[in-house]
Amino acid sequence: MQRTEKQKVALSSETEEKLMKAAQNAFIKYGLEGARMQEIADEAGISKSMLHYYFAKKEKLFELIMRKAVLDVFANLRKILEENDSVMSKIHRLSHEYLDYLHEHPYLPLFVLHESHKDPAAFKNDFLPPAETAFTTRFVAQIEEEIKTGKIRPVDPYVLFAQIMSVCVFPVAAQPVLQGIMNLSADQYKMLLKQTQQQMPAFFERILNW
Amino acid sequence: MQRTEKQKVALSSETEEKLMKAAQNAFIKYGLEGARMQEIADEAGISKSMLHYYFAKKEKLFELIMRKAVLDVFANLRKILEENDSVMSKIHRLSHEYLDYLHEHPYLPLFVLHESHKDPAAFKNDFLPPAETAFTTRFVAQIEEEIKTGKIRPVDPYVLFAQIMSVCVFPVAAQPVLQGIMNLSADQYKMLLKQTQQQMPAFFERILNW
DNA sequence: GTCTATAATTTGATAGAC
DNA sequence: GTCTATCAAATTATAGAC
Repeated sequence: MQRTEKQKVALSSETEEKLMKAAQNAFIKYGLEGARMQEIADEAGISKSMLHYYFAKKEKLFELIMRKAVLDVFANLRKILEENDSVMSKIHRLSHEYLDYLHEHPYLPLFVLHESHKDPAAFKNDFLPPAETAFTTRFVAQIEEEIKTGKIRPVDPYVLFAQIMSVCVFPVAAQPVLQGIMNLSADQYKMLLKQTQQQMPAFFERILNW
Repeated sequence: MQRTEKQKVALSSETEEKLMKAAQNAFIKYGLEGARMQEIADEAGISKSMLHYYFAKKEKLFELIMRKAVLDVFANLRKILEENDSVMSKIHRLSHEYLDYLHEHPYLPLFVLHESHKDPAAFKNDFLPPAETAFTTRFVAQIEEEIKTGKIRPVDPYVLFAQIMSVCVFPVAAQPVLQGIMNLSADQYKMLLKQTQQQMPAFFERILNW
């Protein structure tokens, strides 16, 4: 009666990759409601019915994409913040590795943020389990520790973390608007992002160094 | 044959206000496709058909809301950046006035950003006319001027502007996610925003002062 | 101007042949 | 497994009485 749920049917890894890519593109650009199953199917080179064959519901597919997006965004961040480095070293690594990653996936952060606004509590519950986000608490603790030992100047550690995130994510996520109001070409904006990447550590050094 | 388009029919200003508020809430939270006309009508206390009586198409209503949102977000920014003040004075005023405004309308920036991602070129064309955004170019020029005269340290003016925007907007816009990953309560996050507001000028003073 | 009832359309989901 | 054709549901849009 209650058959075992077999969410994922076997499908060639090539097709799966194309499908996930197509779904990600559609959902990231248009959101859950704005994305069209037909478009996803077309872009993946399969029929619409195949989509329903593999993923019973649009919502399930969306959930999968969102989970992957959240995981990706935070896995890259976590990797750096959990290293055995000083705060300033981590900021340096963020400016290189994390920003490189974000530049390759510029739409991911906004996608996550947009969805989180619909129902923040539910979002946290579904996609931000405490175990996955504990690394931030540890990083904040590290900041407090370095302040206590006088390694860096005293600042509110939460504020510092929020500012690091802001300076990393916002220039990438807000590209269309920032580029628009600054009247820059796509190439000029790309250069601005490179500049931001280079200057970021120096900025935080000035804030944190005595 | 071609009757004059009378986009807006007379309607009591009280009803209009409730309607705009309802539409704004719905669109901001769920986006163009996610928002439901029924919900907007309900929240405004009118029937769904009245919505179509006043605004022929959902898209028209959305356009109105978006135009208002963009105007609001930039009018507040522009007001400060066009004053006859020094760069640092403007940063101080941003931290007070602009952040106060953003704290009262935390969802506006992300709404604008989300929509801009669907079709950046069209978005710029429809909602970011050069005349409305020229103030940023003037601000960038002012930064260059103050660098030339040695009033502030040399930095890339575009990068500086992007960073100012980042630090202002992102902590507000990303609240659900940042609050989630930092494991803070709503009240705790509100305090963090207040702290950010206070520390922001000092942050940029350290970057810009010799 | 405002409503209820209904049409039209869009789009997600399924049936059934191959 | 994959497709075409079709259904069902949701939602925008309109007609017509009052």
